Amino acid sequence: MSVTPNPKQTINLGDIARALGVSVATVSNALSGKGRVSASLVPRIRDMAEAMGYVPSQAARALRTGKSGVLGLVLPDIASPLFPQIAQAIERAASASGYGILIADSRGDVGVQTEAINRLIERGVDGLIIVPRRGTRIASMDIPFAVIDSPSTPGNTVSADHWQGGALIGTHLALLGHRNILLIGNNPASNVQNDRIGGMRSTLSGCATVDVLWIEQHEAKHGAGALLGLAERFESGTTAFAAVSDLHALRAMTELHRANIRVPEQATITGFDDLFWASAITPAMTSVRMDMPRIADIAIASLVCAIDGKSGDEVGENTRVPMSLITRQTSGPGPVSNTHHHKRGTGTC
Amino acid sequence: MSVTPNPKQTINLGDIARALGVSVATVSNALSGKGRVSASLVPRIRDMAEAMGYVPSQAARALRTGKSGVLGLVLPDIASPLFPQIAQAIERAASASGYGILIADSRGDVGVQTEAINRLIERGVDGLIIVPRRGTRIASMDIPFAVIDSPSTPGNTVSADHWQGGALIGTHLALLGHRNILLIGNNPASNVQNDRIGGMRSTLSGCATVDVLWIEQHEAKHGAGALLGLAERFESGTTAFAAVSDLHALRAMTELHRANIRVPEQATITGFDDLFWASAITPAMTSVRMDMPRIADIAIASLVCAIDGKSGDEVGENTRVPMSLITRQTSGPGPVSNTHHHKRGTGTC
DNA sequence: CTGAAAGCGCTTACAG
DNA sequence: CTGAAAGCGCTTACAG
Repeated sequence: MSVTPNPKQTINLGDIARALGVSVATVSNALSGKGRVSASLVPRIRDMAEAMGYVPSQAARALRTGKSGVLGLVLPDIASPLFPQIAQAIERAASASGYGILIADSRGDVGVQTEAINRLIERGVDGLIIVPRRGTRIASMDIPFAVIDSPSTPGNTVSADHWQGGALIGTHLALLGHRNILLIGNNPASNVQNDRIGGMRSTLSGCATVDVLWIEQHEAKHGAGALLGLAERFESGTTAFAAVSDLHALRAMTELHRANIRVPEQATITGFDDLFWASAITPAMTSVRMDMPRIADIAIASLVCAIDGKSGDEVGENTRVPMSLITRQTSGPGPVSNTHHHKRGTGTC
Repeated sequence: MSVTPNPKQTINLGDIARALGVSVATVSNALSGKGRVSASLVPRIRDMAEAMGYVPSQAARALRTGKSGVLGLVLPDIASPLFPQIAQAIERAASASGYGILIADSRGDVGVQTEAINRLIERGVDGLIIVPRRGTRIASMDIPFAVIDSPSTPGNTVSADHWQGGALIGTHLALLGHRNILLIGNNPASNVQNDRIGGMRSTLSGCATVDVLWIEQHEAKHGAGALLGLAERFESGTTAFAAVSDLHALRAMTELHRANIRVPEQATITGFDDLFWASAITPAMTSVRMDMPRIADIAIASLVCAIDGKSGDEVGENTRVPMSLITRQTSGPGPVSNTHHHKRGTGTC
């Protein structure tokens, strides 16, 4: 066996200090920009660090300062629609603030969610961003945390204004001249869905006949994957189908297609969230989009603020970020639509 | 100002040791299960730790052991299809092995990808899982890493067998009796797409007329979002449209619908990846699915192995994980299909 | 079986 | 402006 002196792999402040004949404190100060260091020394130290390929030890820094520079992100289900958008926006915002993101998937289970939060805390995150599983109330904890949820949920920090988003869709449909509309939701226990439905209703009431179909209830009766009876609805006069998610809008659209009802010529379909594939549909679907970058920025900003200032408390003050309409499909309800089209711009119907 | 003795928030090994009148070494040994500790002491120490709400400091442990217990995951684009599936599977596999996952989004940019890798290393990850941006060759680094990519890409660690997946689709279509098939890809520079196309071709050649449509090339000529001319293809005899992704399959399906061509009665459409919304389509689409849990397990296992054993090298040996067919749509090519249906089971056409 | 001690790499008062 | 020293909380040989 050769006795090649195994050179230490990672070099540290001491190595730089030794190479330059100064103290580690000076090197640390020069590199961090804190404390007084003679102007002539700073560049020499910086260059040497660079040349030696110095990589600061986060572990040591974290141990010393008590801050890890890492935030935890808890999601109910990374793989289901919308959450990837959230994760991406959060990662960017955190990255821009110098933080890393540790992810945890609660798999839609409250127990797993609690466990995930604990594991994240054990890993030393400085704060937590939590997108709670439906109906979960996050108990207070020892570290700062931000909750992204519906505005109707008590205790949230920031969220899209789902009600206002619903209102955008409602107005859109009213202006197109629709007077018989079916709203399609999945689960009436969801705050987000209720807000969206409520928003749509609010701008439609009085000017259109509105009915709501809850898919889970429908499937409980007719079996999973059963037809939603949309063709029948169409026959009895419904001209617009407004779903609380692009996912359900897609289901509605294909169901109408199967009944040979043309979209958007004969019936209009709208969704929510502008999911990735929404633009792959021909013609693309009108949807409403959350401003994820802004939501993420607000969540991260309030978290960073809490970390740097006081700590151990829930942060934020229920900020509502407006949603925006992505208009892609503007047909009205068939032959009648032309008449109604002229009503555009009246605001209310 | 009151002089309330600010009690230390986090309690450590020393606190437990003091409370029990033993040394920190003994507490450490008892809690970790290493070293010899009298049987009577172990439960007392454990209970005390529990009672005091002890949470070990990862930072200190990491500093001492040189291992952070965190792995970095680099993705080209968290929000686009398929990557959320990967992220979820990786998070689960890592979590099961006691590792946390720090995410980074390379935004499809090679520069950002390199920077992201460096940042992850600076944060002290023990290893890296990289899903490289198309065409990127990952240079060797100082820490263990696993690459998830197409088998055709040199230097990958584990991947789905896209060619074999393509063969599954090809066989499926051949058995359904299709004799005139259009394969739909997006970009011929993608190894994954080429593998899938190649696999489909391999089982179809000699028994069907096969053509390939590359969407990017088509759009370069006719503009983004242009119709793909599928109705014309149908008119000239094409009965099956096999896309390299559910996303393009969706586009194809809606385009056919707009031309009043019924799916699947008149034309069959297949996709790849069994994306989240694939089952929301009526009728649901036949697709082919990667075994993400297995891919993730293999990636994590080889990484953990490299971390515990030798280190600083690329790991793994190009494992190909088979894909599986999700059959949801079994119609053949119209009136002719009945004849061909009887050929089922012949294996080759 | 148990404990005293060293040391991981850093930052931060505190002297000089 | 610069350096010596303490200490963050843990683990790991090494004595006893």
